[in-house]
Amino acid sequence: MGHTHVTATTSDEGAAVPVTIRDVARASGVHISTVSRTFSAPHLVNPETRVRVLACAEDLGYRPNRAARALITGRTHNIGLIIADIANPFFPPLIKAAEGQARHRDYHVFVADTNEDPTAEEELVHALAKQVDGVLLCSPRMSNSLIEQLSREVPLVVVNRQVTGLPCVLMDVGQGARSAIEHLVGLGHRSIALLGGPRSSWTNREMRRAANAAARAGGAELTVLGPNAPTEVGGSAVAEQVRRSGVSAVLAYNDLMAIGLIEGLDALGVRVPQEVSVVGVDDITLSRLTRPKLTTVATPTGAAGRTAVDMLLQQDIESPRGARGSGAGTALGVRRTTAQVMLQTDLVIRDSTGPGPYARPARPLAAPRGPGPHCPAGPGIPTAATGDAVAS
Amino acid sequence: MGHTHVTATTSDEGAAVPVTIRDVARASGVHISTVSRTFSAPHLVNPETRVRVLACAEDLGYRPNRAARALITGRTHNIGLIIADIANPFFPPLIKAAEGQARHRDYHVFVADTNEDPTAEEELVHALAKQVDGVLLCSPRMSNSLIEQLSREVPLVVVNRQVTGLPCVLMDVGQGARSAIEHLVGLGHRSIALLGGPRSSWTNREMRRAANAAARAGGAELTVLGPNAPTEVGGSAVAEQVRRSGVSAVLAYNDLMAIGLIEGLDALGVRVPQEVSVVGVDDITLSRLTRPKLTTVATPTGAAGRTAVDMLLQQDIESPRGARGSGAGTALGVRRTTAQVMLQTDLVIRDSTGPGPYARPARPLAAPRGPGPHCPAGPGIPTAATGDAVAS
DNA sequence: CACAGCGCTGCAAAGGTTTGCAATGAAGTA
DNA sequence: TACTTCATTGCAAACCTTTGCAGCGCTGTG
Repeated sequence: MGHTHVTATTSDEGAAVPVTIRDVARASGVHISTVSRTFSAPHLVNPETRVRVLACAEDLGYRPNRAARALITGRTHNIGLIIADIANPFFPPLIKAAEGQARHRDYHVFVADTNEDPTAEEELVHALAKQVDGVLLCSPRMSNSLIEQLSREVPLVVVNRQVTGLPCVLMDVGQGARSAIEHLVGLGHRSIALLGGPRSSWTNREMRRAANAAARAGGAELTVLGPNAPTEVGGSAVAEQVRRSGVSAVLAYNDLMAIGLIEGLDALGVRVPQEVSVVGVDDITLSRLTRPKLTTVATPTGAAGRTAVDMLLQQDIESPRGARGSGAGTALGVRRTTAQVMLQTDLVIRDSTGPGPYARPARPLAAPRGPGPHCPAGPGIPTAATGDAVAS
Repeated sequence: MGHTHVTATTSDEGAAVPVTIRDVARASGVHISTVSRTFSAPHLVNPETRVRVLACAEDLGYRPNRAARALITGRTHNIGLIIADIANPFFPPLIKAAEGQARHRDYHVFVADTNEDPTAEEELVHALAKQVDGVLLCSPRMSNSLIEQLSREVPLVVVNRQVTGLPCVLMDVGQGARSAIEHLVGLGHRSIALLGGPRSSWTNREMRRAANAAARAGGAELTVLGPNAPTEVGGSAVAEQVRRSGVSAVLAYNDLMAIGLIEGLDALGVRVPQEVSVVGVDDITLSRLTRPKLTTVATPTGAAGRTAVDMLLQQDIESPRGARGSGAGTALGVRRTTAQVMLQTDLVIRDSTGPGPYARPARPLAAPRGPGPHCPAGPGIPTAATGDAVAS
């Protein structure tokens, strides 16, 4: 095993000496309840006492034990984030945004990766339920009915999936797919393929529906290929099939697949965009770095993460869970208002799409080229919209 | 704000009715302690009773409250993961591996993103300290002394940084840099630039040291440019500087910078690898997808994540924190064994490096081409090595 | 028969915090 | 002066679970 090199040393090390509210109370000569109030209801304690207590706390390095607090308040100040696949570059910006927003509201985030496995999703919701005040379910793969059922166990906000009766954050991929198809039709493509993603994906169905309608409206023929794994490999695997199908343009379920497809086509000697145009979805960073640069439908992932967190906290605040007085059936039948937010998507035109067989020769390019109506994660969408959305 | 569309509905919804150990006890006609034992020490309870209790628990949908358990056992079964930047594609595989390994050991993971901000790092360690059994500090930007200090508050494992007296998981970027330089020298490059990363990065110093030594040994001249932001932008920003410097090859701090640099050079009309060779570090997925495909030093990120989790748990198990009998200064001066693990890196030769000005004409390519000694995240390194390492 | 040992179970304390209620003292009002 | 009000603080229960100890009924041994 020449792979690793290990060195070991032993050292004296002070184990963590946990300092509790009691220590602070003793040090500042007050009762523990006063210390508690100093932190959680400062207006109830004499300013003089307060500063003394705070000084002692600072001095001893006291930090309230959130677990103990959670035990009695019923609120953990944690939220769970369940993700289909962290390694899919679509998700990190979402996680980052959610984590930031949560921290901003004094919440921490549990992250769990399900490897696109619906069973893991369910288990994780259960496992997290008691440790968090709510869960963000991102691009879930399980059934709607199961989601509804789980939502009775712990407050849920669903991202990238529409579940009636539950708060959802959606990206308007329908509109995105329509724009993409219109763009392709405008370029003179009449035979277009849609590379489908996972079967249980809401996004997938939505895109298919919208793409079909847009193609019909534009007088183009749409072939659906799939379902496929939403990865680069999934994309390159269908390259051969795409070539045989004879289409001149492809709309892929996401950027990863689009990039994989371009790779695959390249290996077959098919040039993009000269022979086949390719459009992706997501506008991951990567899509600006490949060659050709990818034309894609930009989804506001950061905004989605922030919005989802806000919706969860909003929902949570109006109905504090369990806690005191939980005799028999406490708060059955709470009337809860659920909002569903749809975030806009934007077509970003880059270099992977070009004129098709039916392009009008006069104007070689039917749509604006280059930077174009380019607005990836523009500043218009995020928090302002979020506020509006949740308020309604 | 035309960006979003919101719909709202109200619905009756059962709020989570928390079912506790007491409910199970009542339902199955035993004392709560028996229920507790059914879960945490099954061998102490009569098989008959056990099945009855389990049936009732299942029936009521009981799940032990980990927060309450943590309160008394002193172990939360959570670990914290502090990351410089989730959006940096280097980290997701590490997070994924760590999360998987943790879950495999019945632990959950708190993820926090610091945005490369040392202050945030410190705050987060404090905030997480009481909620987790230990923290993984990945590529920290704070000072060694602060890390040592924090390690007295909560068990720490450091990834990508060497701190004496603390368990560390390191990747041998020194060896990687050496291989890269040797590769370039072998190709006939004699004037090489090193694109530095963040100043406070251990990896950065290590690379610099090794690259300098290797260049000297190979009779090449090494120019250090930086520090730079470890991002694509950081890379493209120095393209002009690289061109002016007249070097024929560049070793970048990481793949992101390398890719950015290639972009930047391309914009200046400098072709890679014909005019300048570029080598990255990390072997992120992206590096296989750009054109030209990136020659890079592959780092075993998955293995690092798993190893770090194992080391943390190992360390934790041998010294259960605080809990019962925490009178005065309990366990001061615990003798702890700390291991430092160094994981091997591998040079992956792809298409971004080519012959330099001093290439020997006879053999146009001094090093093997194409797939070559390609072994990214190969199966040799991970868990087996991990076991060995921690055992020592 | 006395007693030890065993398998199983109940009892109650402990863990750190919050919070309703009561007690204290002082100031304000009639 | 007697009474009310208010600000401040202490008391103790409660949250849910784990765990050392003791008790129970039984069997086996001396």
